[in-house]
Amino acid sequence: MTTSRHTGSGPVGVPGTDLPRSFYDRDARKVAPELVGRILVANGAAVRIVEVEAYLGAEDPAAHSYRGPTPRTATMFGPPGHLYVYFIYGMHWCANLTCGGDVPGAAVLIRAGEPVAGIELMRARRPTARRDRDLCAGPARLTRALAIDGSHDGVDVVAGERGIRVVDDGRPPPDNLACSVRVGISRATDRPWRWYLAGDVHVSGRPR
DNA sequence: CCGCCGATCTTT
DNA sequence: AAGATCGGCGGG
Repeated sequence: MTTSRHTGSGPVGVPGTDLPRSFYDRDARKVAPELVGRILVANGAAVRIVEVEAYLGAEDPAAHSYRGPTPRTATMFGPPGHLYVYFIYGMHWCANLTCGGDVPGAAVLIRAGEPVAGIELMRARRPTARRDRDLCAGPARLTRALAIDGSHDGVDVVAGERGIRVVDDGRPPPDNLACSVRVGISRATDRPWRWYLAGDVHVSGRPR
């Protein structure tokens, strides 16, 4: 068998092509479902994205960017294809990919992934995860497993800055892509802007 | 398996 | 005062 176990912190080789700037330079509601199935590579590990949510700037009361640019949300108002990383609940980091489209301040939150490389490294970074399927099942779990934090806010993933990339490995579109309302918000709770792989054990929370 | 609650700190 | 969360604990 040809499984390569990556235990170091160097670049993880994931065969495929980096998503181009034009991919991100669209409405986040278009980008989000197409990010599901793509691979996020960072800090010696890689995950296949299985769950995302779109946030729509000034048209979305649930978005951090709803009330216009602030120091925290500056990246959301910058060019598409960059990481917006924010700190929440006093201890967690969450990562988004900035998008284009007609509404400024749009981005896609990466909520969960299936570990595909650097699993030993991720286990070491997430010692409380009982099973491999829990390693990246949640937005803050995923950033912890991939060692993404505030220092990565603003990095250009199209350019592969700091070794962070999003790769299309040629896997055909999933036949179990599902859509629901977003998780963990208290405003604009009725907008169906969460996409995930139905039945996939790597998705966060309980099936919905 | 499910629900509750505390942690911990930035932003509003 | 609440927040785009997580994990430990208690109960069924």
